[in-house]
Amino acid sequence: MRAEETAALRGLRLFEGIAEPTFTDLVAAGYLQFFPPGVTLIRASDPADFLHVVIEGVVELYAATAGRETTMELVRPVGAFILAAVLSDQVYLQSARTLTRARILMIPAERVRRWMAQDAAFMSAITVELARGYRQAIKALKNQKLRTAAERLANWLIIVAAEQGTPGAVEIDIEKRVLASRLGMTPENLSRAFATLAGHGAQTRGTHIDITDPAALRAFANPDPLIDGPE
Amino acid sequence: MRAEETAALRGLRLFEGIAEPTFTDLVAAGYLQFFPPGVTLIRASDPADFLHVVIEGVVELYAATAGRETTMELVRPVGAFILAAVLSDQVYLQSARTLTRARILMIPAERVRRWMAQDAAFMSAITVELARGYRQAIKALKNQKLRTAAERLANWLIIVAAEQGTPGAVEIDIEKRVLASRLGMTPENLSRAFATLAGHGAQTRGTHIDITDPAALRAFANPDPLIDGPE
DNA sequence: TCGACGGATTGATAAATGTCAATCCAATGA
DNA sequence: TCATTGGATTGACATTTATCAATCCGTCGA
Repeated sequence: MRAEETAALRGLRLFEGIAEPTFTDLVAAGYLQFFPPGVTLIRASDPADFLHVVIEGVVELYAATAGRETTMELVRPVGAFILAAVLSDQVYLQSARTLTRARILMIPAERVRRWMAQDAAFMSAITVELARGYRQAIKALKNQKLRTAAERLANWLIIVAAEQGTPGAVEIDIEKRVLASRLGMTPENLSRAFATLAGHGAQTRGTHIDITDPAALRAFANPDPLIDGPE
Repeated sequence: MRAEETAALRGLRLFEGIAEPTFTDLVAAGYLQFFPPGVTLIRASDPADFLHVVIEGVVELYAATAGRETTMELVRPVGAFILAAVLSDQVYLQSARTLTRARILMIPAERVRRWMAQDAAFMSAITVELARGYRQAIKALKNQKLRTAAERLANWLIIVAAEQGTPGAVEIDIEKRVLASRLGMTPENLSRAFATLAGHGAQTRGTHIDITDPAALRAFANPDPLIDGPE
């Protein structure tokens, strides 16, 4: 792994403040692998053998039941996923696949659990990360239960515009059908939601959205820090 | 607190295996209080000052935005709630109110954080509990995104029949409008969902449901351990 | 015993969302 | 350059869910 990537890894909340030997060993024990797009990394109901860290590319966490499927989360660098299953030595609740070419660091679950017991700072970092993930999931549930599809899209636009550092515009870098699934709707419905937002300050043209009237968009979206806040 | 209640508290996953002095001090530091029904215990966006433990009664966790409200979870004895906010010293994402007369043990957040840093077993128990809560939230999100209202009700019936130890029947001990909100629908829609299930092996009469044809109910519900499993 | 109250149910209707089918369109490779 | 391909969009329609109003019904207190 390149030095700059090791440094980026160090920046993970999960590795914040942990002892150098712990970090070094965890990384050394990990397998760093390239994957092409569309590869299934883990399958729901499999035992959690590895903690996965996305070094490069985009990974989709998804879930399915009774022939239906939905996107649960998109993980980008540098982000870890499926921590909870690894910790309690349980099966995965979600499946994961690469959306793009991706580089993934896979750390054996057993090694994570061992260091957790030995390095108090690591344990503490894990607790913080778990609490964050938990709260994120609660927010996602609120988002889904309390808002319509168009409102979810509007709030997503506001969040992503901020993340991308372009208050007046959003560039979509994933397929719209994946975005639709993440936002809990069908692709057709997403198209219509975009059309609805055209009347509320957001003009869509392909993968580019111009937020021409931020105030109108916010009025429609009703952003709520207890749902949309980054934390 | 009565001895049997202290014993019940000890049975909480959160206090499993922790040192006696830790447990004793946490309980001693806590305020044990009675509340009548309908009392708001905590409000979303307030700072998390206490870890709450339900000793007796039923507590509803709920969330609201833009004039809409939804029930997130029902907490029964002996159960702790809003652990994640307490740990990271953040605001609550959910509000809580008593549904019945209730007895609540409130442990100062600061005390929880202090013992967490000093008692490795406590920290470990917290991690396990957090992971459990996280996974529970993921399951709730899958339930909401992947199922229709009637399916959610059917699966809820199957779960609760097992919990109540009566495979052929379910007794509802909360208001139906609260149940409707928990399952992500309106009270009217819940009534109709019950009517639908009458054709799939579940006969409702007031607060009592007879599961006359378990196989038919399961066929309709499509229970999935990765959503409905107790874990 | 009788009202009164609040939640539950039912019916009618509207809004939101999903499904199916037919293009449209942009990226890709021959 | 052009044909192919897969995702995106649009229209028509079905299903699901919510809303509004009326009524039912069990509980509780006078």
